[in-house]
Amino acid sequence: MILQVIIDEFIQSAQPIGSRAISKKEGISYSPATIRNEMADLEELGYLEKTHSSSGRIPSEKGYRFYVDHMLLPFHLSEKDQKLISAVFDYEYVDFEQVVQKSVEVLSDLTNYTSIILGPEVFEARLKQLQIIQLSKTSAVAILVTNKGHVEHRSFTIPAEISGSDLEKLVNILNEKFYNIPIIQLHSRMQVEIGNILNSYITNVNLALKYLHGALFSQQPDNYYMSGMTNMLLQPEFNDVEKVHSIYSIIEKEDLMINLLRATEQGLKISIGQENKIDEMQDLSLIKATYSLSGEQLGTIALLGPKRMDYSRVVSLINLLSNQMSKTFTDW
Amino acid sequence: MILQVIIDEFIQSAQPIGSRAISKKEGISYSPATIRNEMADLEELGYLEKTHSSSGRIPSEKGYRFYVDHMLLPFHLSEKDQKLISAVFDYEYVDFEQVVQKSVEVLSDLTNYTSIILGPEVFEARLKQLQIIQLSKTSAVAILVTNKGHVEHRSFTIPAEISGSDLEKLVNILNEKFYNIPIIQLHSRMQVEIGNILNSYITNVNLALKYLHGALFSQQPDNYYMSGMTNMLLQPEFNDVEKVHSIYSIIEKEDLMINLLRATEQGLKISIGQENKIDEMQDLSLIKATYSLSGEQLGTIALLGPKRMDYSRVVSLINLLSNQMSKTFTDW
DNA sequence: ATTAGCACTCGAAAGGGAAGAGTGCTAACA
DNA sequence: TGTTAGCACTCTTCCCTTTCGAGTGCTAAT
Repeated sequence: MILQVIIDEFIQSAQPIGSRAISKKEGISYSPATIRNEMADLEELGYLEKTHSSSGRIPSEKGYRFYVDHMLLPFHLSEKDQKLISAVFDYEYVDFEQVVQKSVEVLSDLTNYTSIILGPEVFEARLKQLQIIQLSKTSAVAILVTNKGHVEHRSFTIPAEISGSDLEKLVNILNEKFYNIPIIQLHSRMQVEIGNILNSYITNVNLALKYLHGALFSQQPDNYYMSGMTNMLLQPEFNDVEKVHSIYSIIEKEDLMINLLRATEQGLKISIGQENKIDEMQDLSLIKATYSLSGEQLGTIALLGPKRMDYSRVVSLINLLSNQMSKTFTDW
Repeated sequence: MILQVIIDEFIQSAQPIGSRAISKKEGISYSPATIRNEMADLEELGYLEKTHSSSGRIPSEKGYRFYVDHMLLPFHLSEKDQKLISAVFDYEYVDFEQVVQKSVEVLSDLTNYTSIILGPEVFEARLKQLQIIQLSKTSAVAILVTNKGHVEHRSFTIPAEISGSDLEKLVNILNEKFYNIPIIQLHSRMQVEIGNILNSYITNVNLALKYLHGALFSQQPDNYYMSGMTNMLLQPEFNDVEKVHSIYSIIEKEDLMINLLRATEQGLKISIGQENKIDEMQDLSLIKATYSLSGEQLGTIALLGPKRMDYSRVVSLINLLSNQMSKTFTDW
């Protein structure tokens, strides 16, 4: 009970909590002295910490861990919160990316933390159509459309050795052969399966394939969105520019963040402070939840904030949001 | 001479400059007392300021203005800087967006300021091809390709009243009629010119047009890139979280920034502090330069930093970069 | 098991020099 | 008339001390 009060209070105030304050809390009918004894025990067990020898207590990481594992009460979201979330899905057009972007924005707005989302993994989608549109004698744009409506595109120069009509033929054959195969297999199968077939139609097959491949796959697909980075500045624990800088330098490393979010089993996961394994994230908590299409995992939505997060509210929000995303995508 | 020394020194150190320090400078052969007299005059004329009654001097905005207007020496860029810039254009593929993105990154890396770029204005480009690819009975993706290789795409739901074949017909007619017209005219001409023609082919013309239009134009084209926001944190003038927050809240307002950059005549423009008209930018300077294709203005590249910017180096960098961009685009 | 009482600790805030960088002004000098 | 030495004065920064109060741990009593 005391641990719960301390964590709840600390989440609100960001200040160490003293025995007297706890004894005044509703539902607590012990004197400060009793509470001090219990607090000393909780500290010995590792659930609490002091900022200095005569300060009140703050939760340790172990304390937070216990809190999120055993003391998380279901939080009743306000009407307003619920409305703002459902507004995300109130859309005229079927557009995955739009929903993904709106989701990440609403999550950071509602929590005042930084929110990150990993969009549908393009390579898991299947090939719907491949196209090359020639812009001039030497340049063209390649467009790849997946069955999930994702579009990747890329301009490139046409090398002199390859004629426009050859590229066109190549594209036609690829479309015919590879319709509906997973994009992720496109690369390897392009090389193995159709090299021979093409030889008869096209001069310089390998070069053409190489170019097409470069045009289609050389770029990171942009399915990574972030929102509310500046929200961090409002948190009292980051009132020091040094800290802000070290945190921002981590958040800006897109690859690192993608890895952090990608490696996730289905469901919701909370990582507190050092559990994140990254030095610069020692003072941060990361909450991530997956969303899916017909049960098949599509991506991850995550929230990054101080360890002193409003866990129960945040968990409710992120759960509602990820469920709604899954539902909407599946409906579509 | 004294004004120049003060500004040069202040750009380096961010500290008020005293008379003694100036007298020790090479090329100055006057005693501190003489320099104090001159500094008092410069202050009366409005070119210098004091932070408190017995402090050294710092440049005023009028001082900076005079400096950039009359005292900017051509800066010799280091080999390394030049190499890093030319590396941006050393590309296998013709890809405007790629170059634009690389440019904004290199500029913020080289300067440690925040860099923003406005990509080619999509609406000024011409229609190359319009396409609708149906994903399922009720959803499709519309793709618009311009003569400059820009691709806009958007998923949408097909309303029950419109058949897939009608949409296809519509697209065919649009492609035929409007090939090579400026995108910016597409909207109005779609309504006016072909409503009648289509009536005979398609039921429900207006609804179909409305949907197509929504699919193509409802989204802001993303030709806005920013890089190096966190660089601001390294500047000593922003060691206060309050300031950082107010500045970030401005930079994050994309529309506002686009407006700031869009309204630019050809060439390079420097706006110092209050000249920016925006409260939150009082302590910032904005340097913007246009780049073009065959003399036709394409976009703007800009740099945002403290008023105490290394103007001569930065101006050289941004000039070199924007010229290279223009040259590369024109070559392509 | 709980509590009152009390000595003790520590941080935050306020106050007070001392040091030092810099100024403006005056008077002297070339 | 332009330049400079000298000097009193101003203001910031740094450091030390004091005071205040919130909070603790421990002991003894209930």
